[in-house]
Amino acid sequence: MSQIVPLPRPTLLEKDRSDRSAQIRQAALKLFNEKGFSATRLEDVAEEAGVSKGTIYLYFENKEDLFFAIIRGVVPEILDQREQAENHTGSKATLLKSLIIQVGYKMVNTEAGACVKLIAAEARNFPEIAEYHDIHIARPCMTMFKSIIDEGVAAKEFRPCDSAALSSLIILPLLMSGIWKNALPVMENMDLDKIAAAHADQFVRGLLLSSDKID
Amino acid sequence: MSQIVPLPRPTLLEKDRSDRSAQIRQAALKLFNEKGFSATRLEDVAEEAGVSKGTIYLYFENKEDLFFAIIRGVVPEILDQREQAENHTGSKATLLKSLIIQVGYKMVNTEAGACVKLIAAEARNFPEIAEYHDIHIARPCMTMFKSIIDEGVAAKEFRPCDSAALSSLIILPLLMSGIWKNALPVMENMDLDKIAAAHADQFVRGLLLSSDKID
DNA sequence: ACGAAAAATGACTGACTGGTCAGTATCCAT
DNA sequence: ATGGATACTGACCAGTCAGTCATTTTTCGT
Repeated sequence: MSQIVPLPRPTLLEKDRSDRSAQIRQAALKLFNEKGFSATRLEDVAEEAGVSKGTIYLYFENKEDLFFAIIRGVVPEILDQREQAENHTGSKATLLKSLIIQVGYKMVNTEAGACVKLIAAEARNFPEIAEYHDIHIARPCMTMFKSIIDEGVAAKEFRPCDSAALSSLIILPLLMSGIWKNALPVMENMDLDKIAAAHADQFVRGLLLSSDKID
Repeated sequence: MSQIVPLPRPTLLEKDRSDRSAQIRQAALKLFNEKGFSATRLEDVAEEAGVSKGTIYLYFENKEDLFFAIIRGVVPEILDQREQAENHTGSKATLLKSLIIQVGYKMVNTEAGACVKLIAAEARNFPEIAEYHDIHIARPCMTMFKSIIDEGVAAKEFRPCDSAALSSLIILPLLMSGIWKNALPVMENMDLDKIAAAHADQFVRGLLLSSDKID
């Protein structure tokens, strides 16, 4: 006799509940990335997250607050190679290549790319986002790369150069890869990691002193 | 007697029409760029253009059609250096530097940057835009740079390389400059033309055969 | 100077959606 | 077991906006 089994879902429920916030943020990021912030209906976010619309408002003030929470949640992930950079002992060229490939990987294979796309699209609507990006993402990242270049120049490993401009030039193509990946379905096929690797190689070539170069 | 004259189409009328259309497209691009496609009210576009909302519908089917018209209107501007590339006779390095600086200039100082930002933001909502971008913007541009690199390699001016990846790497930072310029008010101050110049220099350095390099 | 056609207007409508909240379900300490 | 506390729900409301169209204004050939 198959009785009515007493619904075995306690642990699952518990787990579900514990990360409602993350669940909602993840669903929202997915849809914001697909449709854009403004065109995304909170009801769709709720459905994607498997909750009801009202629940969203238990965890976030409003749509805008949810957006900010998403951005804030991704920053640590973007910036977590800084200490690695500080502890590195080998040549600056090796360090640079390694960091470029890592950042490139994150832009293309994690939520980071979607976030960059959203920041670019919405920064003008939400100055708070623009400021947050400037202070917590752009400047630290730029500073990290600029220091490495400056140290490489000081060590006569790199040619003298405009390290500020060049540190921008390290990041710009990586950011754009991340945006493109999330913007154009065509890009799914394209091997963006290969582009990051080519970037690392090509960029360091342009930076090394001629005498050191080996083709 | 006056027969049915085949309407000699008053030229002034034609001009007015095209003026209105351009007027509306320009206003719309400004607001789409500031607020995003979805968050922009057509009534605000009308006000910005100095017409009434109904007038927009005399020149465009609907909001989406207006968006497409904007994109189509900017493409010729983006691509107009192709013939220049074909007619060039000097070294490929010179040509490449010149083109990078020109494209960079356009991305930062014309509507091109705003269009790229919009394409990136909306391509997923409007596959037609994604396809148009792919066929009329991305591929031609990539092809142009790839040919130059390939020819430079064939002429033993450049090192052997993955010319497909590198041609992407030429454009990506330029596109990102254009987006950033239009996304972040902070960027107004930053000298993005200088970055394009640094890019031209740095990129060609990475491409030249070691033996040719002069620091 | 006239009047018909073209161009432009803006009030209106119907569909949509961010946000609310009264009510329901679930949990857990006792 | 109980019931107060906590989590969740979804119908509803109030505001918004793309798109329409009857009406007014402008244009221009005669």
